[in-house]
Amino acid sequence: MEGGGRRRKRGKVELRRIEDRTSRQVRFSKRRSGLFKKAYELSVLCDAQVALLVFSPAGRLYEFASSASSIDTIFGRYWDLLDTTIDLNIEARESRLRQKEHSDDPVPKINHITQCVLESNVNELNIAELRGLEEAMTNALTVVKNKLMMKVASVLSQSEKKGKSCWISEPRSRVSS
Amino acid sequence: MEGGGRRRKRGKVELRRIEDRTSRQVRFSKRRSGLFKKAYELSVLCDAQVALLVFSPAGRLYEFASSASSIDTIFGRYWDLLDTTIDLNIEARESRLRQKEHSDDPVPKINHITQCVLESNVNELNIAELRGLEEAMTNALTVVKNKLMMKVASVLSQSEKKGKSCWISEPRSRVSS
DNA sequence: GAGTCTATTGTTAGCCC
DNA sequence: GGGGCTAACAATAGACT
Repeated sequence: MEGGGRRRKRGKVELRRIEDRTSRQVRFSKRRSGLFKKAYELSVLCDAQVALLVFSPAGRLYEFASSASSIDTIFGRYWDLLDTTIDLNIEARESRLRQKEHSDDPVPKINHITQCVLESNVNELNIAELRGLEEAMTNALTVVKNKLMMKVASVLSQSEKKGKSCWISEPRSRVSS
Repeated sequence: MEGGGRRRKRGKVELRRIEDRTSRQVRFSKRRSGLFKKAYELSVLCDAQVALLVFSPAGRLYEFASSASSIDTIFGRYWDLLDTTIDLNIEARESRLRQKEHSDDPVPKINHITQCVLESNVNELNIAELRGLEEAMTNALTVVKNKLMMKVASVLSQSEKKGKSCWISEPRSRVSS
């Protein structure tokens, strides 16, 4: 098995942090591509929705989302799943929402509209009213998506003129704290 | 190569959706564990922060976050990175957010939400705000759809006299949409 | 579904450029 | 930092339990 190294010896990988900085960087780069490839294959072969976020030790961000989805969409689904689960345990829901609002987690602020829906009288609407609301919100969402696309396209064309790296290109990098 | 099939032939994996349902399920289970293992190894070996969300076609959620982090934490960092990057392209984001928050009714009526969106200054929102709005509305819409489903299910079960109740428990699972 | 087995394909560590 | 190479390892398809 591992008695005689022939030409290049390669011990089994120990699962612990690689100490050498350069070596760690190289491993990160190679294994990262491997991981993203696996994620892609899983999403295609098995028709799964996959979201993958990786921050390198240096703070660079690498991301993947299965086709036809975005990181935000998939996380939104995750988030909603959490809230729905909690929603059924009514006791803890209110305090948890309040706790979220008061922490400096950036997501709740953005989710203000969601919370409005959660906290409003959705529970008291009947089926016909819910259907109407669903349709209205779908239409409104379409409007927002269109505006977003136009805005992004606009910013992208501006960025190209300035020769500036745009926020959609990968990897987005920043040294965070 | 692949000239002589000896006992078990195994063609190279084609990167396309597996049609057979059972086979796809088995693949999903195996590859999912492989993917999560890879993610874990990357986080340990290279000291990277990794967040991984997978929804199976059936709607079951599988998640991974590198140790000492949570999905929410890592996504929060991602979101913050987006905002920070976009911040470079805007000037008055904070004041606009404040303005939006204050203009919102504390107890909004349901129709008020969509009306606000349609009548508000969508044209003047920047990309960060639009993305946030898009996500919030998507989440809100999901909530409404879920309520609708539950309502319908409730009505159906009442008429059929069937006693099923528990949506919760176990690997958080739910068929969404 | 999940686990075992094994032939086979796929990934990657160590070097080199 | 990225790419290419090759041998050593690891993951896994298919069949079976």
